[in-house]
Amino acid sequence: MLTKRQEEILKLIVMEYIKLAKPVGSKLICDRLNCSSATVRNEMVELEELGLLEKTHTSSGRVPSEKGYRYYVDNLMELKELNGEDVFKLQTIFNNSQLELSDVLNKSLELISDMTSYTSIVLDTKSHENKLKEISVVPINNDVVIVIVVTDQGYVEHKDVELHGVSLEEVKKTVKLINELIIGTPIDEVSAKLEFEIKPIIAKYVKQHEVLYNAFYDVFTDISSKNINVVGKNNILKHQEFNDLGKVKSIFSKLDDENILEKIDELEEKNNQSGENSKDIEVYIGNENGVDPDVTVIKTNYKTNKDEGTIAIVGPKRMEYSKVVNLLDYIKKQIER
Amino acid sequence: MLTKRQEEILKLIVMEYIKLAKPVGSKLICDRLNCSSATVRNEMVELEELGLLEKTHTSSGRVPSEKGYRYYVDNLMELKELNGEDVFKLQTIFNNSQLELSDVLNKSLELISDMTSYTSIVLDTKSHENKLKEISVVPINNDVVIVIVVTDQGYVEHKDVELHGVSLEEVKKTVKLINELIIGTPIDEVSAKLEFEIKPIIAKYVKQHEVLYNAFYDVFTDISSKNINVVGKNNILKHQEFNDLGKVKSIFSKLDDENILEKIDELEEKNNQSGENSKDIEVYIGNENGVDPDVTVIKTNYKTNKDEGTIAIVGPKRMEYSKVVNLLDYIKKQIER
DNA sequence: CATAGCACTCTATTTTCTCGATTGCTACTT
DNA sequence: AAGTAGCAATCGAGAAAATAGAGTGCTATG
Repeated sequence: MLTKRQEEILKLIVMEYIKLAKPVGSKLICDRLNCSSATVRNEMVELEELGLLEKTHTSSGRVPSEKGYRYYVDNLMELKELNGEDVFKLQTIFNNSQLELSDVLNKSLELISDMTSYTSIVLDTKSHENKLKEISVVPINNDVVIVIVVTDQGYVEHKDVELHGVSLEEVKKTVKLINELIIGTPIDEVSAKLEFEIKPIIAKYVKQHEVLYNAFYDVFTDISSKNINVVGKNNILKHQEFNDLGKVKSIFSKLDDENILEKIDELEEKNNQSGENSKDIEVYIGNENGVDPDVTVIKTNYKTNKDEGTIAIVGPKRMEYSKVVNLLDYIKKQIER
Repeated sequence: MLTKRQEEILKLIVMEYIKLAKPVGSKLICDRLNCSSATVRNEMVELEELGLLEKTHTSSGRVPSEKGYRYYVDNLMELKELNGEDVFKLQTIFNNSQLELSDVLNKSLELISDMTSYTSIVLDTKSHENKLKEISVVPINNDVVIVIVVTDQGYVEHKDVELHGVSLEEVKKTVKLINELIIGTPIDEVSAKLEFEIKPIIAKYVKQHEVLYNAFYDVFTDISSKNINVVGKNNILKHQEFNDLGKVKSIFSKLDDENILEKIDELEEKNNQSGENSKDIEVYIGNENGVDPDVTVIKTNYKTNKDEGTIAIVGPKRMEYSKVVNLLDYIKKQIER
């Protein structure tokens, strides 16, 4: 258990290091607290023994360890009010009813990347609440038709289908069948239903049913697929912990790798501190996230009728935790409204 | 006018520098030609006086100047056959009839970025050949309908429209009117036609015509809008001329700036050499492109019934000119097929 | 328990030194 | 005149040495 003063010192060191990115010496701390540098140094030694602080070398100031950041996030961090200007900018996006949800997400995360200098990630999936509303077909020429699928939540997906000799009549017949049989089916059940209920039927009525079946199958797969977007990648370059080209390359390649992004999506907080700060915003510091030991990932899930997914912010471990948590919380609430 | 030998030397220096990125000394050249280093040095002095070569400092080998690269590209460069493996990979993309043109473009440029380690850019616009084929409306609930527009070349665009009290009946009436009056109109004339022919008419028949008019106007604007995609940005990091973080930042920000990409689109070759290499592939070296004095932009335009646009490759001035020109030429031909 | 003082450690930066590559020039050869 | 060999001069890149400064740990003292 830490004493009040030790917590105070740890907090100051973390905040100072976040601000200036330089190891924090005892002098700076003792200016703020009312005690001498020697006293602070003694406390520092203890915090270091507890594994909360580290030294970069024998005689330099202290830097928070991963455990130190964790302690700060769980116990010491204060969530300040959001900057009014920032809220205003975000609000204008959320109030713009012209935009689709995915645009709102992208735009607001662009803004957040700007405001924070970190990188944002959205993983968006059409919610299971989406049910098939309507399927229609527009013939383009003798060989090609376009299949358009609409869900009851307003998603539209379309695909060119080459007929390869199937007559337009047969296509229309198939569409009519599908419309009759699976309208109202939740999108994540469509594939199965198509396979086991529709396929046998159209096989009877339609000659070249394979071609058509595949085409429709593709459209439905597309509509329930995930959508990944990474915003503000260049911000990586702004942080001095990444001022090494090798490091930058490595992080960039990770941010481009869909597997890693899936991994972020699947991260789950083990040590679920149910402190006052726990607003379903999860923080993964360094090795806690499987992405890169030098970054922190802060993420949250959202869910509406139309979509569900994850938004995450990636930055250096020396991150403005409080600001990011606040922003994510704000966005989550706005989206879910 | 350069002598045969001077051309030979210039060509060797350019090729060697492209390969190794180190200033080329006289020794290396005289190994390949049958003459002494002193002779080569004398020639080098002359090439330098002509502005085709430069020195990085008083006593280092030579580096091609911008003018030197230009001379190489215009007069000396040999276009070798494309690597069979590369062609094969590209071909599998072009042969995949499942893909839409924009996907084909993106995928093939991804491949090219991989193969070359440069950055690719596509600027794609729906061709003026697109004519309106069909407009339909799907009601989602009492307040929202989705407007779907299809062109005769198979483009689909859609948009949510909030009704704000307009009755579904009126929407349908409007759609019917539009369908009757402007089907077959080229997309770039739709806006005007909507304004001057449709608006007056629906104003008579429909009460809240402003809302509807704006909604349709938006959809049509979207369908004729440009589409920019930058692929393989990270490749910038691979080239040692950009191993400086400041430089990287600067180039990244330029590649993110739509204005600059438009500028690339609008670049036009002044000194249109109609040499044998002129295949409508344009090369802009350093200051010739308005983007960045340290890069070269190689670009070409394409045009099909469905789309038209520009593809460009951006890399260091020390670029594999021959390879890139060949690849662009190949892609252009494939697309236009 | 807190503090002042001091020798010590280590980094970061600057300065100096050395090595090697390459040049330009001059004098010589063909 | 064109080509070549030889040589001093130049400069950069990298290693080694020198310096300054910030911060520590420890000890003795209030």
